[in-house]
Amino acid sequence: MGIVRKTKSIELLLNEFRCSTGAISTVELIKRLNSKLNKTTIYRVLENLEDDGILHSFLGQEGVKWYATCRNCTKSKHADIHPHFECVDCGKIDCLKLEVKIPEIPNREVSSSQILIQGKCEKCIDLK
Amino acid sequence: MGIVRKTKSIELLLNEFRCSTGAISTVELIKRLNSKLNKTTIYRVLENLEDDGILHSFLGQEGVKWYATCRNCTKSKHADIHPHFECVDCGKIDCLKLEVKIPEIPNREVSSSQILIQGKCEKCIDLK
DNA sequence: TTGTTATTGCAACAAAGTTGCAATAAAATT
DNA sequence: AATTTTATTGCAACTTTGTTGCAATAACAA
Repeated sequence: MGIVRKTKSIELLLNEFRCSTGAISTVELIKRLNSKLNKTTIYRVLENLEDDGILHSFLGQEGVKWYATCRNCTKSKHADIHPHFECVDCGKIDCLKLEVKIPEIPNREVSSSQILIQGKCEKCIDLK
Repeated sequence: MGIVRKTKSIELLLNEFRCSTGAISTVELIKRLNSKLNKTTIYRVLENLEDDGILHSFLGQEGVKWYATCRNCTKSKHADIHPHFECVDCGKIDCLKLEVKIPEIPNREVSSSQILIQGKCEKCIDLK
């Protein structure tokens, strides 16, 4: 549906993404904003922000939803397709500025793709 | 933990994969075997079959777990890494015999990856 | 045939996410 | 500035997927 009115909830949520570089899970957002926003509101505002091309979402390895800011998307078109990197040690997920070429597939019409790469992030490599 | 004893539950589950080419979701298996097996048993047997390298699992777009037969895996090593294709029209998911090259990523140590490609399957392309 | 223990079914639970509805608050209208 | 309209919020109750503890059952070894 997208955003129509400027509200406190939207401000609070967008602020979480301003301070943060990587993606943030819904579970984490609910935990952080627990005292200020109801979880239903959080789910609904995130959906609106995604509809407007401000955030994009994807699933982490455990099946929970993560959100991150878009860079070149609009209300009509999500242009920002990229892989995500999940650290198996600390659990952090980042967007990768990287293009992964999906080859043509016989007898199939590809429209999109989700790529989740797992491994160790820089911080966790150093920690040994 | 893997499988130790040959039981009716294992036979029933493996049989579902024998008849089917693509992947099958846990939700679908629970529906199909509803009268014969308890859902707890289904979850546990699937886990054991995966531990033994007979099945592999991954998440579909909606976050539910899917299983498909492995081709070259053993108890000690899951060798069978490949993308999956999910039809946005009929919801079917198949394994793709296709290698997608994940490039080197600076400052990160890649250990695995999950690729889910979306689009229309052959049957659904023809249906228009 | 008996004993051991892996496997199963059941009930109760847990976590993520959704729905309906009344109360609240943006913002447009007067 | 006061009023009206309706988008947004919070709450409670619910749904769905998956998990846990435990007693009953069934492989299978002795």
